[in-house]
Amino acid sequence: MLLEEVAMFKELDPLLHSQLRLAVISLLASLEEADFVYLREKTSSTAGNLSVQLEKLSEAGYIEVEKGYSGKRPRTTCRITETGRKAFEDYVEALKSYF
Amino acid sequence: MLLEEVAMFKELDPLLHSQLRLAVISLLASLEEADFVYLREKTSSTAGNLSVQLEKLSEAGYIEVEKGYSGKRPRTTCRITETGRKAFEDYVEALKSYF
DNA sequence: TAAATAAGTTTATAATATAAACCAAATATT
DNA sequence: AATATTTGGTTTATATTATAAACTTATTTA
Repeated sequence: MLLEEVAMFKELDPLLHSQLRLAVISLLASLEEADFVYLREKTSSTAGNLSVQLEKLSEAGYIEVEKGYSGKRPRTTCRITETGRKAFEDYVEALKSYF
Repeated sequence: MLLEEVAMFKELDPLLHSQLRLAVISLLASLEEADFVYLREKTSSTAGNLSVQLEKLSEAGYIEVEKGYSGKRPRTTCRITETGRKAFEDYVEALKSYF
């Protein structure tokens, strides 16, 4: 029984290996809560793109999305979950194997 | 004339924001020279995928690819260019804006 | 009341990543 | 010697992604 070589580079979670999703998670990791408009502004993304990516993060259980109102206007609020936080930490750790 | 807000997150060079291409550049950044088979093994990639990604890095001028022989067998040798090294450094720097 | 704005969602498209299939030459097997 | 296998790749096909354009619905503003 030989020693298998340990993989040199760690897998990069494809859900986080996306510029916009990574930016979103990065923001939520330090803010704990942010709404759609704030995220759109800080990430300089289009609403369409952001909407799609939030949906993916939400499906993966990395964030929670709450659709409510601020006065009469719709307001979508996002929070990172523990799963999401862990995934973010793992992603950062995995990246280190590339440097 | 107002102060424009500085973009919070830096752009991630799409050429390097790819697991396999990043692994290749990472290897070449520290090795200065590596052949196809070595890269395939260290990155645990398929030959087809590697071939495509080497071609992209080469087209971008990030690496130089030399096709020769080792005895009678084909041997493809790769080296990082200064452009490639700079791009890698910039990529790492840009990533920091996400952490 | 019409036009513009806000806050998103849905849909279309182009680019990507990836593996499967293929190829030519060298080596090993019978 | 003929055939099969391995080596070192390339080309092609496919499924997934990332992204913006187009659309929707409600709310202000003129």
